[in-house]
Amino acid sequence: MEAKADELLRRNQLSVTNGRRKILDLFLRQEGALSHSDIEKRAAEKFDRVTVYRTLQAFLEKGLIHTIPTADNSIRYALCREHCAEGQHRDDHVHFVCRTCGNTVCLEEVSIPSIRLPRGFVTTQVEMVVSGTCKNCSE
Amino acid sequence: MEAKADELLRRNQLSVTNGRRKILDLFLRQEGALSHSDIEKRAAEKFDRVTVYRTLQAFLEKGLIHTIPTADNSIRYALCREHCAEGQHRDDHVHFVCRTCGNTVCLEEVSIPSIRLPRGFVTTQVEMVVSGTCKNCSE
DNA sequence: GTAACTGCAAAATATTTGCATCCTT
DNA sequence: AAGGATGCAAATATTTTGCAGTTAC
Repeated sequence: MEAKADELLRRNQLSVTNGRRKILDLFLRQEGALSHSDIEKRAAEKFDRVTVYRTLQAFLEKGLIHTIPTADNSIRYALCREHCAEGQHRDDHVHFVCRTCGNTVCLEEVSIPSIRLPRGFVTTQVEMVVSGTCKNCSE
Repeated sequence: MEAKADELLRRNQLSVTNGRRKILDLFLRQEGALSHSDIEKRAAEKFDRVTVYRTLQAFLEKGLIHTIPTADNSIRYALCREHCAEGQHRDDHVHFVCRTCGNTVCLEEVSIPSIRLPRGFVTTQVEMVVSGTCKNCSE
């Protein structure tokens, strides 16, 4: 299903190269978040570390992916949904990081409750990350 | 006001050394969170980089401070409130990252709403990070 | 053909570890 | 005095930069 990746790249004005296609494809198959090292390990081909950095950077700039703040401060990247645009994320669901298997998944069905901030604070983006034990590991 | 720092150190079974006192004092004076480099730059004295690492590590282990997950690479540390104990954080408040001034603050008065996860997921910790424009920058 | 992407080497940063010395209790 | 904390040196790990060769359009 690399066709989907190609289309996404084109739609975001990124030239379609093998590395970008394979890395984006990994995100598309994943339904979850990936760390830099996940990508190095799991991509269909071995890419230079630097290429991974630059690819992620390009995806971030175009708003194709976004970073997820996790309690252990390891940076994870996740695909943006369709309605994310450059610099404007509406990533309204909760992310879950499993402390056993290390996977990060998007809980699309759990939406982030809205909160009231003190006067003067303006909200651009809200991230909610739950850590614990995931469905597969809690059995 | 290093007396307060000394007391906090003692209460947490940490020996009172000059470095710990000065670094903890910085946290006490500070409204908001500090990164490693903030500490190196702003501490009353120059401490070895390694000492700062080890001091933060010790504070973390004793539950004196906690880390704040941020979407960018930078790990930030903030003082825990009184009711945080070793290994047991009641870190139930929202964190706010200002995109204008770059400061990170704890919104102690805004608590994280509880959410229901799908069957099989076990929650250990919940983090909620809001980014946007802070009170000082929105005027 | 041109501009952009890639990989390699290397530089710059960040973090961890070992050890001898100094400080706190 | 004893154990722990500190600073320095050095080992690792991570991220960035420069450049020449290659690829996309």
